Amino acid sequence: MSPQARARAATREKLLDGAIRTLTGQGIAKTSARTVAAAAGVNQALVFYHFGSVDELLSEACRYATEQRVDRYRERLGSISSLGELLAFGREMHEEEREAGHVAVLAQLLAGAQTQPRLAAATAAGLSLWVAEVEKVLVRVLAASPLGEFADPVGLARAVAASFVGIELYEGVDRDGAGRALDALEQLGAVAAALDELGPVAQRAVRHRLRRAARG
Amino acid sequence: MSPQARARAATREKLLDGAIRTLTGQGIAKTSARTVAAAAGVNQALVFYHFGSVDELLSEACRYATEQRVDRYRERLGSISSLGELLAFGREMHEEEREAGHVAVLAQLLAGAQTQPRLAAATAAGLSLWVAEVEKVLVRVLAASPLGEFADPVGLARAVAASFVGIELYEGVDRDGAGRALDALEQLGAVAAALDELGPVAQRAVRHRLRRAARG
DNA sequence: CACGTAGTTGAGCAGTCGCTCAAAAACTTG
DNA sequence: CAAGTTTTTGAGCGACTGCTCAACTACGTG
Repeated sequence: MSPQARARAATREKLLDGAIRTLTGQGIAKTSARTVAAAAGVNQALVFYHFGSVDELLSEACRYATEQRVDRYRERLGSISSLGELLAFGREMHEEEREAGHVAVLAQLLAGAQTQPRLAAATAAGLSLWVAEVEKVLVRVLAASPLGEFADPVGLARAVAASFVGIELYEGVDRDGAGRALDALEQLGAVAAALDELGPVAQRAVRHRLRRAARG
Repeated sequence: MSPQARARAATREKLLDGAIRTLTGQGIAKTSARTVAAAAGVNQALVFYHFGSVDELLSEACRYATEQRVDRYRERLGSISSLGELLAFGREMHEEEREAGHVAVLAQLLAGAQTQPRLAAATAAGLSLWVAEVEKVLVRVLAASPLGEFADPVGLARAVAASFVGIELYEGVDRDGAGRALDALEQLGAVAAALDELGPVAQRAVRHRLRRAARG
């Protein structure tokens, strides 16, 4: 790679990192070409030279940050084998990312996307990376659970991802409340996990009751 | 009430309604003194005359809108007697409010509150009105469920409220996905409701398994 | 080394923001 | 009706926004 191409890539990366740091540190409202450029230590005009527009930069930053995170956690997601573990994983990741704030990028962009259609597509794409991973886990987990045949992994994956982002945003206005919410979900996860480990007789009873409910 | 006082109250209300309409229609990013005043049909300087600042207006609009909604749905919340009904209620309310958009106000403010500390307090207060109602329902519902002794109504209420707002925001970037998420949650609610109606023997087995899980 | 291009810069334009203010208008009170 | 108060208005200030552009530097290629 030539020095020129290397410099180009370096500048782009500086801007992407600057965008993520600004987004998580100052919020979407204070994320502008000038603030991002300042965080990146470069001139603001480079935002437009390299990315064309602020929205485009944020879109790429969204993909950049999300792909990084999903890659980082993919193995751990792969080893999850119950609903309880999934919810416990959510709590762990949330705390690991607290100071890095990489997950909060999605929350900020989701907030901003409500008004800027250009951001909406990128945010949906970023979120769908997580949804896809969660969906894989749910398909596997639900197949092994007595509750499995009555739940829709596709919809649940979206619900889990959206809820997680909602709690992330909630943390911004009530940190204690968000902590208790995560605690409660983890606890609920343990309950669900326990159901999977019922003895065969109780399992049959549960399945039977659920089928009756499903029929109306 | 004198004509002067009546006019004062009318103008304030126009501004509050204008704020809510702008918030739900244009989003927090395009909600300014000028846009709100235009929606209200009055001069922008009145925002500062009557409320002192834009943030203060939005804070009062948040309380105004949320109190209205909570009052409206309180009876229906009071008649909920299972987790399934609670989740079904969430879906119903979501659809009833779709065009009115009064619930989306909270989502927009939660998004904005990530950066403006002044808004954070008001948003947390608005959200806590919902949390309190959900908590009452959960206390009642969980007391009658075999899962009850293993779940924390306080934390769960916060998780439910925050998740609901998250799904509301998710709808802004992926309407179909949000719909499937709500469907899946409703379905899951039906499963939880069915567990409450297990026969006494299965109930004892479930409780026994949960207690063992709770001990470690 | 010389020429062309890619990368970078600071200045600047048009627009919006929150907010202020003096003056006009509407109402209350004597 | 006149004087005083409250409400409303349009203009305007300084700060910020996305974005453009001519000038400048640094590199790639003959």
